[in-house]
Amino acid sequence: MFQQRSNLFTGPPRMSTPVSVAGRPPRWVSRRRIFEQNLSELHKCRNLAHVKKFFAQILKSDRHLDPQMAAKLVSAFSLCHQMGLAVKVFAQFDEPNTHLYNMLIRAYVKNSQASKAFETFWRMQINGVPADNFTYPFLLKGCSGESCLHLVQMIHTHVEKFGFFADIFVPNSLIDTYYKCGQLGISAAKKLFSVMEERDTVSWNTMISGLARYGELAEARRLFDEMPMRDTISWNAILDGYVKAGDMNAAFQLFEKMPERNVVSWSTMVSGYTKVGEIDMARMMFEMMPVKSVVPWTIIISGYAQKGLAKEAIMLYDQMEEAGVIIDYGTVISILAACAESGLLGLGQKVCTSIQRTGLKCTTSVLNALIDMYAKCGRSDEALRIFNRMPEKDAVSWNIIIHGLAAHGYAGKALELFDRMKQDNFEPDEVTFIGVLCACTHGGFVDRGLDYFLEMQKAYGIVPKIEHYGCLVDLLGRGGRLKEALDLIHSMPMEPNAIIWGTLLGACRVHDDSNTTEVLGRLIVLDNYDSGNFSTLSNICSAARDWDSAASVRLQMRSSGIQKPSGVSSIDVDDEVHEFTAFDMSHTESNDIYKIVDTIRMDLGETLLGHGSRHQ
DNA sequence: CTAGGGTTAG
Repeated sequence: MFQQRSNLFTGPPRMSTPVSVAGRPPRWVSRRRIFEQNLSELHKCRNLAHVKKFFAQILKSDRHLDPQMAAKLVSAFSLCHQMGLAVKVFAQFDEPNTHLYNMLIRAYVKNSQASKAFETFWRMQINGVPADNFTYPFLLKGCSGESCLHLVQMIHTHVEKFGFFADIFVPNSLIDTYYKCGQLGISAAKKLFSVMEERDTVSWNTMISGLARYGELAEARRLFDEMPMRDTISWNAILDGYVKAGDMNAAFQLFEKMPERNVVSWSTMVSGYTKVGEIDMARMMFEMMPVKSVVPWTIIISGYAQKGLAKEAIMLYDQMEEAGVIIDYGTVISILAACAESGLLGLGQKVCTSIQRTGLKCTTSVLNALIDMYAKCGRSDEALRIFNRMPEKDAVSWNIIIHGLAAHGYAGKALELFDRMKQDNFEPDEVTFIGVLCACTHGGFVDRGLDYFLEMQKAYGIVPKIEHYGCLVDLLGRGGRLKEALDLIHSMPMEPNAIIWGTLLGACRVHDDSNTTEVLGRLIVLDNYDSGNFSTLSNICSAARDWDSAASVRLQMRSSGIQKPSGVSSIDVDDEVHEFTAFDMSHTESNDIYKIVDTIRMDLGETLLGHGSRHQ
């Protein structure tokens, strides 16, 4: 089963002979000394050129057969994402020792190949090489998600059997990993913590942040109050809990009480205020920060961008660059996502330029974020250009481009790409089909959409989620097949939510189907308190001149305390965002704007009624 | 081994 060991670098192993330095000029000797000094740091070296240079030297002196040296090489190669080379170094050994196995396991995990890490672990077991207290934390780093729970439990059993709980790192990383395994991991984490004989600050902090992440704030707070020694991490963990729960008042109170605050504490507050929409408070916190890193800059810029406040976002972005802050993956992905959401093409292009200027590595994720930004900002051409040229697409790339094209009316092109995706052997997933159904909706291909919905289940075994039913309701609804849409809602295996009803309501409004509206009117008041739906419903009633019903819906809204914020449309012209509400006359150029809107309406009317091109 | 920002979805 195991690969034949081969000596790929130097031919058959030779006896190691120390390189003599005698008789060399002093300069060489000193270089040699520097080489040896740097060699001791080799396992931390992230520069591939340097690592290769060292590697050449090591090969020359046959020291790659020294397990200690080989372990360093494996580690260095993994940092440079050269798993092929790391494996080759490892494969030089007939009987790798525990340390070498550990380094390979860690290498796989760091390069997101957790399954290979576990394969290595099994191989270690079969070959009778004992694991040690380092092996388990490395393996655990590769576990996350519900599917990993059984693996973590298996590791837990191993650890118990071989008595590695003595090293506090082991139970600590077990607790941490249990929390990464979803709801089911929580009780396991609690149980382990309760039986631990010794706990250090990390153990307590891991528990607190885990509980806070899952919203068990009271429990987290109890541990926080109970723990013997609190450090800044403990305070930050509980602070993060309040922020995640959206309770900025509690967060602020705690923040004020903190004995010391670091960049993370301040950033957590900035991010919290951003998330609850209090961008001015976020800005104040940001300005008050004594030290800023790239993270808070990213948070505040993304915050403005998300709100569509292009001018402020761009000003801050320029300030950040002037301050010499170096952008990283997080910055790029976070800001581009915000630009995509709000349609801020200007800022998105700035980020694109910065990527090129700083030479930030264009990973698939970075390119995906760029493509999504261009597509959502209406630049399908640029999105497609990058997509076509990207060296390694993943399923997400395909999903983004398909949905991007679909949402902007290029239904045919989107479906064409869906076919190409399958030809290129990418397995469509549940997100892909959202884009595909969206394409059918926008292209008016109702029956074809229904076929895809079946294909999704039959050919790919995807169980439709409520989002898919939402697409389907939209597809049928916009296609005027309201009865089928309503039947679909009734036959869904899950409870319809406000989004589903809203979609159908929207269709009723367009197609003026008062029968369905009646059914909906009854259903919607039962259990879906969505302000948008109430207001659509009342609009439908008004449009049907059923003033009594319209009034009763409005009344019901008021009595249930629902307020509908007015809908706005916005347009970004030279990074100035212009907002419009219905019957809005506040814009300085309102008259001209409405004239153009009327022209467009007439053009649309002609097209919809099939009068053909007016150039005929 | 623990703390802040991280791409796709009506």
